[in-house]
Amino acid sequence: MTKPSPKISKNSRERQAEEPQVSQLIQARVKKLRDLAEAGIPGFATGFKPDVSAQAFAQKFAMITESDVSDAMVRMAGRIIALRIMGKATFLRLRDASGDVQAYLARDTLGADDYKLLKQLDIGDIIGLSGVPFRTHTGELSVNVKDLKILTKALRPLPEKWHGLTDVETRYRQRYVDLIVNPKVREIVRSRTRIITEIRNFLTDQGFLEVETPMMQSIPGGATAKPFVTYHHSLDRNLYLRIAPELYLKRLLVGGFDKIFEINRNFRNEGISTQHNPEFTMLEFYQAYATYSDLMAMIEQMVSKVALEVLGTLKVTYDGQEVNLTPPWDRMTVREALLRYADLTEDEVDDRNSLFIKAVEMGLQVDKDDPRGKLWMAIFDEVVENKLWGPVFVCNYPVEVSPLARRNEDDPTVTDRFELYICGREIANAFTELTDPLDQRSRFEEQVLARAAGDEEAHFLDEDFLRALEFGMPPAAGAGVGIDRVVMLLTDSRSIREVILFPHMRPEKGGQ
RNA sequence: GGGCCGUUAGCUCAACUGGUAGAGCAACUGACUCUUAAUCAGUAGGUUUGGGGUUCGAGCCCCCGACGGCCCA
Repeated sequence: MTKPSPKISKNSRERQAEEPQVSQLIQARVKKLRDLAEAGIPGFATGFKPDVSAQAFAQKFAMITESDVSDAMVRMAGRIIALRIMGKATFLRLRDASGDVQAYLARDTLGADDYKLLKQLDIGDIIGLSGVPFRTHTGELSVNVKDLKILTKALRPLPEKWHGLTDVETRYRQRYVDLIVNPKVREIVRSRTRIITEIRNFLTDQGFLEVETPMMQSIPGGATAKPFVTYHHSLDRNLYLRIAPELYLKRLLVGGFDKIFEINRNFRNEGISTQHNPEFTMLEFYQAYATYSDLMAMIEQMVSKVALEVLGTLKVTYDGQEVNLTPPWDRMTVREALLRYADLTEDEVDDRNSLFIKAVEMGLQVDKDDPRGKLWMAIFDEVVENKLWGPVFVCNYPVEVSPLARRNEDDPTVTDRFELYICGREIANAFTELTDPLDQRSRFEEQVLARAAGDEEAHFLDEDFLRALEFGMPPAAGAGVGIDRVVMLLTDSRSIREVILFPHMRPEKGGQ
């Protein structure tokens, strides 16, 4: 590959000229790189194999005392995050993927030549070292370094050691720096992965098969949302990034799979906020011969099990308030929730005109032709949602806002659908699936009318999906669980951007 | 989409009523063989987010834009 040349290319020199303040700090490090090269030492090495992590080192040698002289050689590698040079002795703090370790370098142990190398070291460099464990006078387990190798010279300085990097904009834009200096961020990443792994295990253990369905779709469906449009050149047609996998997963039910799930990204062309990223991760699972009641029990089990596995407790603190995830969770209908939280009487909640007047009084954007179900949900979103702190399944959503859900057998104006709310946020959405292709067609047609009337979020009519239903889909229930929301809940994160490694940002100035 | 707030050295922050832009850390030079925000002495580092305006004079006041945060829809 490229030889370890200390020379900066013309381009980088020009670029640095545009950033004079950076260049001064960078150039000091480039000079060290050049000095190293002149001494025959590459600034970007390869081939060093550590044999113990910082965490394993701490466990393995926990019993070492100050008077012990160990001859157990260890090889460790990591990034220098603190450097204290005191003449002929030096302490540095090394950070690897597992944690931190302190290293001690004495001229007499390391040799005068190697000790001189220290002059060329900076905070941020990645080094490899070999040495023996010992305990310092102040009691800290450390490595007494016998041999030192620079693995990667860092050309940019890390943020200040005391306050670190706190500017949220820089943290998200330069997540790599955030990850280096803010251990909490790494923890959230690990928690996220564990949560997803636990969910996957839970479903797999119950006989669910993980599948992948198209993320680029000709007809976006399965949710009420505005899609992103992209373009396929050789097909000369628009494609949409999926807003949900639902219609494809149901095709698989038609095809004969009876327990399936998918964990993957959905894309919705909506505003960006602390609660919304344009791409977000969703679990959807479908089970034949199940009803939405079965899924309530299942989600209750799944989320509480994941919380227990990842946090070790079912009492979660979110935003300073406790929420207890111990099953069983509350269940109430949308109508009951409105009566309880929205200051409506029984007569008002059942009367479209009263609801409309209420909604207008609240300053909600409602249309005078909106059906009762739409008004219900407008009021629900406004005043009920954020009051639902404890885990609660809100059931029986109006048919007008549930074009893919099966009608309730006792009350055909609502569907066998629920949403799960925890800490005032929607976590999951599930329903007994509509299997009747004729009913499904008429629901789609209503959506097409809404779209023609200007509703950009209304569903498209998917003729192939209807054809699939006409072949017969087994009775089934399906659920969508917002993975980012679950991770936020279990990591006490108030912004979705904290749980997404690279959240969407507008281009920074001077960016492409 | 609307309102409010913010953007000053690589990082974290100061700068009174409009009057020469500062500090700590990081960097550089030197001292120092058990430090842990190491210490001590010295040096250097700025298009104050961009553009325009008012003014003898603008980091500060006014206008427009960029990006971010919070709240609202």
